[in-house]
Amino acid sequence: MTDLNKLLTPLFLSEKEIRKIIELIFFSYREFTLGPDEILNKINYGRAHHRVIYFVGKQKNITIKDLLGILKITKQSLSRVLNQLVKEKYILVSIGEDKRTKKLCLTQKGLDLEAKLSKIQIDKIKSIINDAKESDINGFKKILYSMIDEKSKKIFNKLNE
Amino acid sequence: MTDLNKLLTPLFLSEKEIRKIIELIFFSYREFTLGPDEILNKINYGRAHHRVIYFVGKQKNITIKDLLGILKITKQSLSRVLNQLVKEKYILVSIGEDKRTKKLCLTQKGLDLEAKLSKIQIDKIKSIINDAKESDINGFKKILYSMIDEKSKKIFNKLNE
DNA sequence: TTATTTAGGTCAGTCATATTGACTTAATTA
DNA sequence: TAATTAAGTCAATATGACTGACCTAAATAA
Repeated sequence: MTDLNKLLTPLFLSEKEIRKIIELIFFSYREFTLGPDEILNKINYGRAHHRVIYFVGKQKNITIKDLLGILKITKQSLSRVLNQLVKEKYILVSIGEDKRTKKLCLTQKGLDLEAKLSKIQIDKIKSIINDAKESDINGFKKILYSMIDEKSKKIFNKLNE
Repeated sequence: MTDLNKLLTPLFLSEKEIRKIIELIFFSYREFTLGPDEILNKINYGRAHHRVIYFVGKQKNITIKDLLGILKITKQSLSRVLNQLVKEKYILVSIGEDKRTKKLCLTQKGLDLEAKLSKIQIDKIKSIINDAKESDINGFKKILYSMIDEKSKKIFNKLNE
């Protein structure tokens, strides 16, 4: 980058400032996932289990296919995690109207774990929101939304219709 | 939560809205790491290599100890990744003034890879910033900063003195 | 000067997440 | 009836991370 360009670049667009954002994303994501990870660890589960429980809780009677579409992992990867959750009765499986499909939903045990895990993250965000200006929260949400790809935007919008 | 509480809770503090934020964080982080991950995959490296290269690039002559403090992983975990990077000449190791310590720095090869990986993320953020209001960016940065723990805040501040 | 702490390294074993590839079954749809 | 779709399974592999035990060498404190 030439000196001229540097002069013409507003501070918030400089590479130095952008690298700060990269670091903040790294540190904040790690911190954000720490709480649930610790609880999951105690019951020999991992973050993948949280994701499955979260989205099954979010969209009751979701099919395997749709869940795979949200998580963007292979069915072999999902299989291991999901089978454990079904075996240990966090998730209940039933046959869909289209008999090729399966419908997943959380049992009471699953709902309890989901609530316990999500509570940590919800509380964290709540406390941040309490100390922040509403305009900052709105900026935060807008930027997050603009960071995601079109397909995920569609999935996100559908989940929150 | 009672109906009364619901009435008293501003929309942006409702659990429903907070869960949207949780989902946005999940989707955006995945999208954010996707580009570098693809490049790393081609040379049989992973995200851990990116982190090491990023922070060694950020703080020239960083010691193993300080790097471990930033990454918050065990030395056994770092060892595998770092040894690969040293063996394949992305990182150069030298002895510190305190002869127990080692100083790490990127070689030209390392600088090139760092630039290539970070460029994807920098460009992504740049394009978002270009389309967004400065106040939204500032809100985004403020909230990210408030999400991280005290220790990471200190590390972040030190990295950007 | 000796004892302790610190920085770094290493060996071994384990677990969780995720992948590719190949193949199967059953149900739906063209 | 043929093709597609949803789901499942077996096997092999890679990556990222952990615990625990143990070691060396240098710096520092008692």
